[in-house]
Amino acid sequence: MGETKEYARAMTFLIKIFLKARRIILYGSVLAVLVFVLKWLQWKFLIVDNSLDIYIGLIAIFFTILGVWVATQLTKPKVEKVVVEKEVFIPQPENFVINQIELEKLDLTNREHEVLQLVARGYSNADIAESLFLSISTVKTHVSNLYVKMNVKSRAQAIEKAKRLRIVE
Amino acid sequence: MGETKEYARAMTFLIKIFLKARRIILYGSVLAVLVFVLKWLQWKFLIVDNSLDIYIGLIAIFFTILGVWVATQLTKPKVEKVVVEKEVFIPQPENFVINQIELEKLDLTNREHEVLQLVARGYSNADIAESLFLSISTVKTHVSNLYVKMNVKSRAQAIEKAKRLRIVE
DNA sequence: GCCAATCTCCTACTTTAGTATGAATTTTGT
DNA sequence: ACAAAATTCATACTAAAGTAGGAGATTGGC
Repeated sequence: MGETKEYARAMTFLIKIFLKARRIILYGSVLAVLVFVLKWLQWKFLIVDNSLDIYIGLIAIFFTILGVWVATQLTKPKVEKVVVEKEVFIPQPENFVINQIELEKLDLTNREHEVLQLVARGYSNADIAESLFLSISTVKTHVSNLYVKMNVKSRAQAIEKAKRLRIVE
Repeated sequence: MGETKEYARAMTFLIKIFLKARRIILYGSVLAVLVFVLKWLQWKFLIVDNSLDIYIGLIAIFFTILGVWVATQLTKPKVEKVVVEKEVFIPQPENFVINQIELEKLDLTNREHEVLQLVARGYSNADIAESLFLSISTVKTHVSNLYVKMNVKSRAQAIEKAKRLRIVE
């Protein structure tokens, strides 16, 4: 293990933190400026007596707006799915039974079979990673391993064989 | 058109408006309560001298949070249409026959269908090129074109859909 | 004849897929 | 408890798939 590698890792780590913190630093700065403005406003309003309520009101309104703004900046846009149904014919899934014999012959692990099911549904590695809460690396590992066990060389071959052997729906 | 129907429409309309306004009424009530709380806090804090800054600070923090909350409540979700294929079960013929109806719907050319068959057998582009005496470029063109017609984004999806629609063996 | 569709092929990319290797954890069977 | 198997993740590649755009032949039908 070179020290250079360790150093590079540390730097990468720091940069990541900085990037994450960048927005926070920005907000912090903005807030700092606001404190001065408010202090000035406070002084100005307090000259006129009994205007504290107005001052408080302005503060409240302003910070509410600030809050709204911060929220819109921070929250990812909500996505509402509108389901549009589209009729598609599919063949008898009611009779479908997994060919356990062929499946056991292949000696796949649970996870590998699980991944294979998604592969056979046309999922990309990224899709599978998201579905199973895995990293793409892990998905690739599983996929690669099941190719060896299935004796195929590509996704397409795996799908074809899996469907032919009836080891996936 | 019956009058009952008209009446029902009017009611539906009113209910909708009430439902929309309900949230606003709720927020209004909450704000009203807050005003009292703040007034009380203001009075309490002003007994101790020089604690105005703390008071202002609390107001600021509170209303920022309020703003964030309001924003999350108010932001309308972006609408995204997701086409979901509704499975319709059809009687399965014993021996395989190509679903000519679905095939024609896709409007594939002869060559595209021919290429699709090989894709569905797990052939790589190079394999297909060799089988049909084409260049890989041509195969890629056909494959790419049939993806558009089939409304899929990858080989795996094409295979899955082609098998499901029974437009390939 | 000619137009439109089809079929063919190309270059130049970008994006995914797939391989090899190593390694840290967690599960599991005995 | 301990070893083997399984699961997870990473880096660093190479290979294949996929996209975009253009362009020259061929062909069937009006």
